[in-house]
Amino acid sequence: MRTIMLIDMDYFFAACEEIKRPELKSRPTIVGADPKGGRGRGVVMTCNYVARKLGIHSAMPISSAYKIAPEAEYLPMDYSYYERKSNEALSIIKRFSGAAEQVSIDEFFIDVSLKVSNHDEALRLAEKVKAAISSEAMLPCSIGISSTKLVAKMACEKAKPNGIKFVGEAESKEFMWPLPVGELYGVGAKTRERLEKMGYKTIGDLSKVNVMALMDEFDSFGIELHNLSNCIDPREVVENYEIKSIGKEYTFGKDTKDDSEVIKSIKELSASLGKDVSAKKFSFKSVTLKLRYMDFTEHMHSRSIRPTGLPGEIAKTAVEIYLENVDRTKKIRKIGVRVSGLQDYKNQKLLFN
DNA sequence: TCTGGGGTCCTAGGACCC
DNA sequence: TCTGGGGTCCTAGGACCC
Repeated sequence: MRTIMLIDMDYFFAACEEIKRPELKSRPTIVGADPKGGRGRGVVMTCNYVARKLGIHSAMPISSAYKIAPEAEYLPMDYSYYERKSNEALSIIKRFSGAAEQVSIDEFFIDVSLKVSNHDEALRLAEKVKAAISSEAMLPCSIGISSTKLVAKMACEKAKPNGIKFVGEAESKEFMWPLPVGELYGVGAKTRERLEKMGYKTIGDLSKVNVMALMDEFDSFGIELHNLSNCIDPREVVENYEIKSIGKEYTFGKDTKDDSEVIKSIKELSASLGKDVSAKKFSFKSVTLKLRYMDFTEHMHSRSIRPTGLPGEIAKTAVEIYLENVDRTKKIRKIGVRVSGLQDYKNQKLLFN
């Protein structure tokens, strides 16, 4: 039988900050945008459980958090530190599994089918992994264990914080079916709304719907919904994941129509992106500019170019795209620059000519 | 009331090629 | 009156996840 674990770091960014300053553990600590005395525009990235007890949570506007807890510790993101801690956790995890699939900065799948053969062994292994991450990386985590990625993931949600949950293959449906459809991994706000309108409230309701009916409404995604709600998920844990694109985004302190201000920001984003791209030794063949206007409509414009590793090409292309596409009737709230079509250029010097 | 910054994957139409 | 078919790339948009 397959045994898959999902290891998910608890309140990761805030937990990282607590390593730097242990006294934060007893205080509400919020990582995210600068609240600027309640007028900040960003959101809460994550916060520790002291802050959560006050009602603060991820994705909440930072201004709302500030209203609840002006006295809380507000910290900016220290992304490179979080990356280092993430790598530390990953290497610890690999000692136990050989291979690991990194899903995001704070989540890792491992397939331990060959290491454990029953429930007790799986739990013991999970406890060892958890203890090692806690004592060596100083980070709390939760672990979900099951026979599929989907159920391991959902079990982990229920294990949080700082817990381990095992859901065997035989108990998967029993575990999943009472949960609201919105909790099914892959079902977001839009899909949940449509499903609820159709009268399906729980994952169990969804599992019993005829596939053809789901396909009528959702096309091929209907098959996916049918399979997932029935705990059918053959996806394997895969180790080598290739990065597909890298981007940077920036929200203006105040919406703007001023070309020179926007172009200046595009150049800054491009320069910072260029550094990342060079550091990772990537060439790219496509540049995408994203514009979010004051009314929250979002438009993306991309351009393919001759593959290059030259960081300067990013700003040049992005500014061209901007000038050709910007809608000058609306103020701009946010801009983003992204490069894709990435290729490792370590052995491709010609791209620089 | 206010709504970030990283990403991924999917779809769909049109261009283009054979 | 008739207007192939298949494959790939490009571009834009949308949904989703953390």
